[in-house]
Amino acid sequence: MEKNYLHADHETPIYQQWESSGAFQPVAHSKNTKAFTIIMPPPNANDPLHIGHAMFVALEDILIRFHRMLGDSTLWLPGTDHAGIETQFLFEKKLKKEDKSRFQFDRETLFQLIWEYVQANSTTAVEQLRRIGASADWSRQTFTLDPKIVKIVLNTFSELYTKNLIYRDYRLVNYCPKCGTAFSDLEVKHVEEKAPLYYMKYGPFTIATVRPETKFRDTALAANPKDPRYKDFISKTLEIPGLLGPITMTVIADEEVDPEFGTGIMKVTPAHDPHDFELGKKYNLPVTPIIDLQGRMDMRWFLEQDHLNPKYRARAEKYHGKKVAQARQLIVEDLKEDGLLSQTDENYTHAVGVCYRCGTVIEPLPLPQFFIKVKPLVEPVLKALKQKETTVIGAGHDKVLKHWLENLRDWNISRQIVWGIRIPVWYSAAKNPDLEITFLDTQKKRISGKLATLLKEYSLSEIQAQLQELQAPISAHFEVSATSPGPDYIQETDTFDTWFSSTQWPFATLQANQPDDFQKFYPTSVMETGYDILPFWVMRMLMMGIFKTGKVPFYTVYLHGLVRDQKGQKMSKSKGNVINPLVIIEKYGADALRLALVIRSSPGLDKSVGESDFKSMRNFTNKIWNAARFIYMDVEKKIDLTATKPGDKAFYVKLHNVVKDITQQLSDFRMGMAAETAYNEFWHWFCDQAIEDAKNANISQKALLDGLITFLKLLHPFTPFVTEAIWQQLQQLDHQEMQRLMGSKKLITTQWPL
RNA sequence: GGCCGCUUAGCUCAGUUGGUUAGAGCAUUCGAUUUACAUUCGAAGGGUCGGGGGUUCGAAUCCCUCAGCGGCCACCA
Repeated sequence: MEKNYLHADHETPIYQQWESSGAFQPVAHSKNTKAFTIIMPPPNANDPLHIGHAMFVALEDILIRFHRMLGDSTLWLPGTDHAGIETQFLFEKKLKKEDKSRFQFDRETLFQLIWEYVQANSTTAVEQLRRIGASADWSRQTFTLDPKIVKIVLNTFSELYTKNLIYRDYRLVNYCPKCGTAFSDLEVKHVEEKAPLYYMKYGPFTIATVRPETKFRDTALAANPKDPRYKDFISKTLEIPGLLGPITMTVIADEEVDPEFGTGIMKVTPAHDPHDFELGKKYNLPVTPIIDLQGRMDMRWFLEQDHLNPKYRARAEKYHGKKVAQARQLIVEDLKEDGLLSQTDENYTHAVGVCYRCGTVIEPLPLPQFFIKVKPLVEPVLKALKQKETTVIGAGHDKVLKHWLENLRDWNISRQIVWGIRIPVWYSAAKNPDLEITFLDTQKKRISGKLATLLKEYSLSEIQAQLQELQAPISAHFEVSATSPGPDYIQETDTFDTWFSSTQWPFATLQANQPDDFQKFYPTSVMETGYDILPFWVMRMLMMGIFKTGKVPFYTVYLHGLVRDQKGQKMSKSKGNVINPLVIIEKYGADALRLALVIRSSPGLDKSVGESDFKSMRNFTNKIWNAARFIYMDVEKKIDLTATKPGDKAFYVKLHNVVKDITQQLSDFRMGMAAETAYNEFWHWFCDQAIEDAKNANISQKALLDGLITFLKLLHPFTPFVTEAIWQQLQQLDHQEMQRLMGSKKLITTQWPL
């Protein structure tokens, strides 16, 4: 044995041995084996790994190796996610560098290009997981766009639809004009913003608003029925003068209007405000949008009027096509000019919704989209949690989950992107002449228009082949089907929210693999992931899992925290404090990386690590190596392993207690504690005391060897490489009694000490 | 505005049914060395466990309250 443990020499060959020996595959079930299953949270297929991935690998691999050694039929099923929006935008960035844009391709071609791009990068993530030491069953590796998975996902959609849990509705959705797609409520971040609150003269009233640009096509005014100031106006229809001429509106009375806010009377803009939209529904008001999907003013309704006053026309032309923020400035100036702005509260702060990924202000825009009715899916989850069919481990996040479930609103699953699973909805061309179509003609020119009009010039098959996107009116006739119902049909161009597929991951991966995997390994044992995706993923997996299988998808949820830097600060590229796990592996070894992340970590709480942590854990791996080396050199001398010494009895009692403690801690999912116990007991008891005692002949060499073998097993889940490397070094010694004590040729598949 | 969490040594953090002198890593100081390991060993200093109140024979741990920090949620125009 070398004097120091040189991780770089051992890690790759050891990993290859493990994998080629089939150690990562579950042993066959028998009467005495229990199943232990973890479905790996799938990293994005084309992304390189970051330190957070190392954290989940470390924690999950500890549990997997522990249970494998316990003799359970242990399956860790890995996979990757197509990560719809993230990937498509990364690809579009790449296109932009090549001076191209997605609008130059029909959707089929674009999808194919992204597919190839992901294929080219997809080995990176998986290779890196191997470097960290993930003992996952790669023979079962699954991708969210594998045909089998897609089939299952489409099937789920159709089942939800049949059971009346999916509906298509025209309503306000969270639309990001920059990303060009709608999002679910969860993807909208609310940030405090200071914005001027404008008090505008509005006929006999004054109203307060931060969004004067939406007022042109207001459909009503609303006041509280108890408000004496407006009592006499209730139900009256008035002509309100405005920047673009008078608007005729009725004053409605509604309890929800707060007399305390602003002036107590509000304008109702159903097309651009969620609250107003609901109010509009209640009072049957029309939805009259004035902002388009690019977040620009759309003044066509005014410009198309033949008798519009030239002053108003000039204004409408001025606003038309301007971004909302810019238009707002122009409008405020014009309000001042007309003497309609009575005052401005510059210190007003309110929460504004922004896109979680690009930070652009989210526009609530009316669009027909597919929604999942969540209530019927949520109730069984709440019940299961109450009955503790699933337990959530992680610093109060169980309460957060409950809060989410109780307040969840219907889930918009339509995304206006190409990279994803296309919604299996079909529109008959004959029945839907009003479909709005955008496609590329033979010259690759973008053509948009109503289907009926386009069909006068182009054939349906031409449109189908070169389709970019379509928008079906809410009244459109459609059929739900995994495959085309016939030549007359055009498929919806929206794709599913990526989470719609990843939410089905626990049962879908098992159903897509070996024929009896689902039956053997479902429900899975543990779902280990970061608390930051609790609502996006864990909550919805519970919902879909129970819906589809009637059982919870996992019994235990273990939530780890964020990895922070040495000072406890969040890692970010801009701060320059990002730790690349591969750099750490090269410098200190995978074992050091894993142990530094796990030791003394607590579920649900963030963990900070720095260079010194990796270094001291590397020192620990060297300590293991050298303790083994000391004993190795004794065994090499063909020592007698039958003699006993007076200190042996106490030694074995202590050793037994250490085994008991670590086993208990791992069984209780206290990996941070278990790692610390292993570290302290090995270094400060076994090395500092026991080995020294053995040097003084107080403890026998057999006891010491027994201790080493036991500790190699106990430490293996935490530091798999160095322990396996030592194990195999010992195996090479020609010593029968030692061979007998060790038993198995490979540590990874040896039996846990009990 | 609501909810969740955190506050323990200079720094980063452990400490699960309340029980002997409160722990680790790093940092600091002193010392050791023809040693399995200098990626080492021994020793030392350093904490009124955020403040206050309560329960208890006994509280870092349970309860109440206040404060600071962090996070999540929220359509009040």
